[in-house]
Amino acid sequence: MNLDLTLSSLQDKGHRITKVRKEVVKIFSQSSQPLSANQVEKMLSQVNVTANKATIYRELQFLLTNRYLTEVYLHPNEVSYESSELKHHHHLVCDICGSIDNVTNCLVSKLEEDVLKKKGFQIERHMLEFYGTCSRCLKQT
Amino acid sequence: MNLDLTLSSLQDKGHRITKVRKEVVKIFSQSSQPLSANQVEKMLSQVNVTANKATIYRELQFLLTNRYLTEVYLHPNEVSYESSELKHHHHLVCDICGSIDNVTNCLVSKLEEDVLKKKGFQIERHMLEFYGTCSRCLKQT
DNA sequence: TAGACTAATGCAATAAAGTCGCAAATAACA
DNA sequence: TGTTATTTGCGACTTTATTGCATTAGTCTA
Repeated sequence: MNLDLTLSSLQDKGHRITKVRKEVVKIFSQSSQPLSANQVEKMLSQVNVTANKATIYRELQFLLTNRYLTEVYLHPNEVSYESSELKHHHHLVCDICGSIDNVTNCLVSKLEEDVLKKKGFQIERHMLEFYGTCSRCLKQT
Repeated sequence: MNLDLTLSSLQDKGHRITKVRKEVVKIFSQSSQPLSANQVEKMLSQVNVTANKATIYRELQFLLTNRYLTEVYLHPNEVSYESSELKHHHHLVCDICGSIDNVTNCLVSKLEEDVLKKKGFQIERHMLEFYGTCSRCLKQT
């Protein structure tokens, strides 16, 4: 799903396409990295769109509610977001440099079936995050 | 590893066994659920141990640094902790009632080997959390 | 294009989670 | 029991996030 399609589908639901909304959706449609509210604020100012913190938080909540964004918890006290339209993936978080890489193969679905069978818990989604040392940092030690 | 063993190993490293420390370690050694700082505070007061918020945060950091506790991120803006000594497991978080159950079988290790081979990223740990509807809540709908 | 309607925004106050410096208290050990 | 260094409480402060309200500005229609 591309940028314009996302925006017009929001518009179809009666929501307005404002400067901030347009730019935030654009930022996430182009980012391969999860972004926090602060990072979004910085990226907005880089394209000369100033928005109040409250507006940014509200916009992120809005896009989350409308299922365009997904929450990611990688670090304490910092919620990040990424486009729900990204191919299902997991993160490789480097403890040393903080870099974030993605893994797209996922063996979890089989586990999910087992859980439903054994526990009766119906899984809607999962988060799988990896922490360790990226190849670049491994070389430097 | 039991309660007394944990405490005496901390003591061996030159740390003191205070009322708060003893009680916090005890709480985690008996809990199958991850606990936030606030929850720890409540559980402390239930056994008539009052401790300042700052003290609790410091104690949690201390136990984290000393690898007795592990961080868990299940919800935005709330870090929880659990004993590192629990058998490796993942969480089933119910979106409706908030209950937390554990799964102990883990298919992730194979994936980890693949990642190291393909990406050169050395995984030290991972977090896998599931969100959905628990069996009890499923029945009530 | 002007005007009406309502979503979205900015601002300011507030809440909640967490941190830090410093003086006082207390565990550990001789 | 006294000494010493760790731990604690207190209070101030920081960061992240939320909310009410008045204003602004998209969107739709005439």
